Amino acid sequence: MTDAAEPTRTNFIRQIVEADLAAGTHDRVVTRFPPEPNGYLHIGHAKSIALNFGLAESLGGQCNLRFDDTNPHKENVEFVEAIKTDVRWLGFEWGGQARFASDYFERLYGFAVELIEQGLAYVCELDAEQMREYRGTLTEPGRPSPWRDRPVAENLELFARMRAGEFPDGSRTLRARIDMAAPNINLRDPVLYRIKHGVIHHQTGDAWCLYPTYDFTHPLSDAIEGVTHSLCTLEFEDHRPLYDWCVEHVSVPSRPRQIEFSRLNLEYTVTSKRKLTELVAEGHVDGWDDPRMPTIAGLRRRGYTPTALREFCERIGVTKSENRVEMAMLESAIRDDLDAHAPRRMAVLRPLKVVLTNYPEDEVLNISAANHPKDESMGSREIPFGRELYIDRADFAEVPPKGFKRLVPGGEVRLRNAYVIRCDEVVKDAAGEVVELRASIDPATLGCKPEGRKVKGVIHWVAAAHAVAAEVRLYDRLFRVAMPGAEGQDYRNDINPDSLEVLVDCMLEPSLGGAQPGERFQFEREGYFVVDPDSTAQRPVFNRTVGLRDSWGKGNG
RNA sequence: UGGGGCGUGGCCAAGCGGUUAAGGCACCGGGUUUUGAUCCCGGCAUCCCCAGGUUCGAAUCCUGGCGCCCCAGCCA
Repeated sequence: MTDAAEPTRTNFIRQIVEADLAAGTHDRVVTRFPPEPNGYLHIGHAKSIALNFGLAESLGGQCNLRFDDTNPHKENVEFVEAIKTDVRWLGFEWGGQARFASDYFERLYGFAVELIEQGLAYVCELDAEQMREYRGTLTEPGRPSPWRDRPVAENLELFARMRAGEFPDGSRTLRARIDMAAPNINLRDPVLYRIKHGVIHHQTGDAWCLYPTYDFTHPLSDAIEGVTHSLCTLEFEDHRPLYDWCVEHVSVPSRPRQIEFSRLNLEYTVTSKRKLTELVAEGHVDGWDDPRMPTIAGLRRRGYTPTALREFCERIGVTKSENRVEMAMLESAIRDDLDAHAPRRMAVLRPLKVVLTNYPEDEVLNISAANHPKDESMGSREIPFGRELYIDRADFAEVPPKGFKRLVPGGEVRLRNAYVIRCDEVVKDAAGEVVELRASIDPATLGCKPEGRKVKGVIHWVAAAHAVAAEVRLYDRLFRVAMPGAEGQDYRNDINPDSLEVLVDCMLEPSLGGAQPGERFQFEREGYFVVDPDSTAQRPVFNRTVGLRDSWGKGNG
């Protein structure tokens, strides 16, 4: 993980902020993370959270959590609470209470009145289609709305009546009066307020039938909160002139500065709220926290740690370039954290019974095994050893591929933490399938190297009499192509049908019996696993977070 | 074809007129190892989208191309 001696990795935004601080433009940095509560947070939000909160934290400033709740149709409190949970889980604290853009609706309304009074906003009666026609195209200028030059007094009266609920949805809007011929379409008299009757807003209830748009709400909310640097993604770059326009023409207490960075694109996943919502709604996954989802909740259930996610965000950096980050980046971050912190355990995923013919029937040997190979402070636990064991089917081969160093007929292998054994006999059923192995131990090899030969293979095992049966869920990428939905196809066609494999008869070493949901372990030679909340006292359920790096399994078995 | 951005190795990304063009991920060797893990050592861009130009000197400045992304919601 990040070495304390190593300087904080920087990026162009941090450089701008530090320069502003150094120049005295601001004496304290204030940022904000502004999610719309219309879905769960995903890995892309984690990048923004890490940037906004991380920047404020490291520079002694403040980062506000502000819900951008201007479109009550799609928002709800479940999402508000889930978002708070996720931000906290990532390890960040926001300044004061969580805020809502809706906290400012009254002030925002007042600012709109200010614009009207200056002749900078007007009530327009064009409907949506007409407005589109009047807006022009990318290459042709728009035409002024017939309502553009209404007298101030009339606009004031109409706007008040809009608020009073006198007009139906869609019949009027309040528009900024900027420039219908602007090459930047966002400046062609954008809508500031629209009418929405009959929606119960999760914060303001039925107090309003008038809702401000993002373009109006965002800059003014930033200014109200004294945000110094308002960080957003590249698609808002075109909106910056409008952002600045709003702040300049209204009696707001500060002048925030918007800076844009590129959003994260992670291979083999989708990170668009629309698509994630569909995956959940259409049942392609089990919910927002399905371990295959790139949501924070999904990654948490998958076994990712806040540390790994934050480290990942540090590693990918913050720039304005289009990017497509490889999964390997994310996986490397979680492996680094878990390698250092996850206690080791033995778990047999696909059991094959082994009977040790020269080991006493009811003798149980308790072997002490270190919980971590290079961190003694993690202690040790006892593992029972007996005559009957389970090993993984993949660790035995009747006809081994070249280079195989596990168990083969007549061959020897080291049982991790225990003896070296030799496979003496292969027992098959009527169908010819291997059902059991009969083997013998070399009693002189417990904690010692065998004499006169070297045994290169080491495999894990579990004593049959003491094994804890469990379910293990192996997850793979949700999509089978790096860019789902590329080339205009439906991203749903790229869903990987084998993204989940459930193993129902796994055998775990007994110390895993009482593991609690959320606990993480390394199953030696397999990977990192976390206890799923679906676990019961009788039957634990583990999710594979990520496998171990495997330089053998790549081209072989 | 209007406007706004971006273009450094397979991926991410430093670089801010003088560096042998950081670092991470991935990959390829080699060593240690009772996890084919970890760890350690080594390799991996004579070149920075292309072409001109300025300069003693350019990935960094200028000009012209080319490529890619975003914008015509009363979404954010």
